[in-house]
Amino acid sequence: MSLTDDPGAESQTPEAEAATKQLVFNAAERLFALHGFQNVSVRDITAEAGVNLASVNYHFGSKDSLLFEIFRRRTQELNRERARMLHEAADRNAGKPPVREILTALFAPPLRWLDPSNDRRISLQFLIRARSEGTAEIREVLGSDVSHLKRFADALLAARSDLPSEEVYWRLHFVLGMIHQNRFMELDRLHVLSEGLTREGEVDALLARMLDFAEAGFSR
Amino acid sequence: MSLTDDPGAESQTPEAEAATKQLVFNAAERLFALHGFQNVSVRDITAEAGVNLASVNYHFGSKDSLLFEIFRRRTQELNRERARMLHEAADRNAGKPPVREILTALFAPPLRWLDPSNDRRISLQFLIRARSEGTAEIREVLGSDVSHLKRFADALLAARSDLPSEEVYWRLHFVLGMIHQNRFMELDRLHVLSEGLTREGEVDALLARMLDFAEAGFSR
DNA sequence: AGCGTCAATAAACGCCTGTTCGAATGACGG
DNA sequence: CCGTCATTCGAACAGGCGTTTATTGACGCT
Repeated sequence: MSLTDDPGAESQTPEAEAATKQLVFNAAERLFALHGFQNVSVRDITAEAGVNLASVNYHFGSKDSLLFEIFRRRTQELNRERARMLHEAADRNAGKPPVREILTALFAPPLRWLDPSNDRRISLQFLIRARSEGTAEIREVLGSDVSHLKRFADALLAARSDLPSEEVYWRLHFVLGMIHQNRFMELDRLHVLSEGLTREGEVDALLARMLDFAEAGFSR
Repeated sequence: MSLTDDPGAESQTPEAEAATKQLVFNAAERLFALHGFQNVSVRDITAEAGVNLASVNYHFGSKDSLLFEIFRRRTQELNRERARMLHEAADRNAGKPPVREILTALFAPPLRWLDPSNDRRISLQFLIRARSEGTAEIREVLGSDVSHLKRFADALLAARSDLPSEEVYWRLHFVLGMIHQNRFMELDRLHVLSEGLTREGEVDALLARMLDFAEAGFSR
């Protein structure tokens, strides 16, 4: 429900919604992404935003609701980008895109967010954190909202209709693991391990590498 | 340091170390695995263990130290199993095992722990949780202790000496993502998505699937 | 002009947290 | 049988937490 999107907020006066709410939203996303949900207090957030302590509860109801609202918005944005790319891939290929293009629609959006020049980097970091340490409500959404993933599963099933469908599901599962592995801590460890050989500077190069690996796993 | 292992504890009287300490250790591991570190209070632990509230601080110093001690022990056990399998693979192959055997040494131990008939299942769930929501101390260890991974990286570099080494590092990175994806929440989502087609009942079948996928990604 | 609504503020509330303290307990060795 | 020491115990502490309340200010509308 409530698919109407309002980039700023959801006031009746559509313009210039309370600047305080935006300040809280941004400060919370930043701090949650950097330090985790449980390690950031409402006082930390309001101090960072430069607003009153009660603002969180006034504008969002509770700290939990604030987290969920940020999560909901960012997840929606990411899913939309992916769905759009999958749709375009279908248009280009008479409704039946090859595996590589499906995987590109899955990989490219979060990788673009990961780009240091992108101010969405902090949003991706937030999403990763929320996914693993989120509240029960978030975990519930993640577990049940398969509708988004189902589109990709169906596309892959069509592209590899020669395989048993369970095999396709498992491979999709592995591929999703590759994405979530691109966390900042894990990337750091990789850089240490390779003694600086690997760099994440060029997102396009990383995307190509991931696609090569995943496509090889699928083409067999 | 302190590589001397004592299965029970580290008392001067080597036998029958305080049963309370073991009770706390087990209860804490269970609760941390099920609900996360921050969501479990010292009171929860001592209640579950049926011991006095002060036991945690008396035997472990602090709640943080308790977490770290559990993490240290389980990590050591897992790494040892992996190192042993890698060593055996090297023995079988004149010191230069093929990719698939290296990956087997990496995959098999945690998958065996995952088996429902294995009472180590809870330990694996604990490790997964600690990895993602652990304290700064744990994250520090994970990021800096590359010595364990280095053995696998070196083996892979030898097996695929025809590839640029950075390529090998990236592929190892992807492969590690496949492992960490095998979290319980993610598995649940997979089962929902496939409408029950996928089952995790047989660990050996899952291992074979993972090896097929990962080996394909490496063989190119 | 005055009313009503929404936003922001300072202060406080009650609860839960990890940790500490001093006393009590109990087993063991001399 | 007594003294010792590690362990257990009940109780309390100080601090941080999310949330609530009452009050004030600002703004648009009739």
